Amino acid sequence: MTQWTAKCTVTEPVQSLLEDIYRRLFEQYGPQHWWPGETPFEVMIGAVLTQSAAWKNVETAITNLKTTGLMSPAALRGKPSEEIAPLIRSTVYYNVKARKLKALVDYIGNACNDDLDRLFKKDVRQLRDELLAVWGVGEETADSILLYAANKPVFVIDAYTRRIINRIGIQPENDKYSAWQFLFMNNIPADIALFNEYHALLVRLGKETCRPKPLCSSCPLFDICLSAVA
DNA sequence: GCCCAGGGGGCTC
DNA sequence: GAGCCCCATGGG
Repeated sequence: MTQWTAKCTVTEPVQSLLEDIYRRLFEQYGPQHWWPGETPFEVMIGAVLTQSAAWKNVETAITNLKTTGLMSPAALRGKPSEEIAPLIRSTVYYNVKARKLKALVDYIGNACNDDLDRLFKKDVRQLRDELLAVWGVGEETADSILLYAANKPVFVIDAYTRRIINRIGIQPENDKYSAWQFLFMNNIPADIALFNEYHALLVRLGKETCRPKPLCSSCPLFDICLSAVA
């Protein structure tokens, strides 16, 4: 069950660090204009397809779905996954992802009769739990849908976020997704635009320079990482 | 040519 | 519930 109850930890240093990181990343990279989907439904499809895949390859798959007239819940429900898989081949694990897309559009049909506006009016915790119950939708994918398709103030955690935050010396209570998410949601203002941009900037940094090792001197967070190591 | 990337499901213990 | 493997490909 999704809960975001505050635990009231005293976290002023974490708050200012998270604020500093955001400021530096925004100054370095500027607005990222996420999520690059034309409609909420397209964002949902992209959220599944981008699992372990570069966005460039997701775009190819989305274009294929559009040109074959499959960018709608009803159209995808009408096709067997064997026919969807070749169209999304560029996104890795395409057979599995074709089944995931089918599960997602089945859910959309059952939950709101394909009316996403209606779906997104649901209580955010309820909606999150429903999304998590869909086969192929885990926490990161559910939260990406909530933030970037449904415009809910939910912070998205991914591998880049964990690596970057670990490296600057901030530790969540434990290594579970919920603890990571709580770290952000308890220490930065619950602002949809901020959550959107912050996650996008962390991904940008992660893809661009932040490798498992060593520290990168051109990174806008280099001196914070150095302090953390010291 | 090799190894890593990295969400999510599923299985084992 | 922790630890491992699988999905399958692109990129360094």
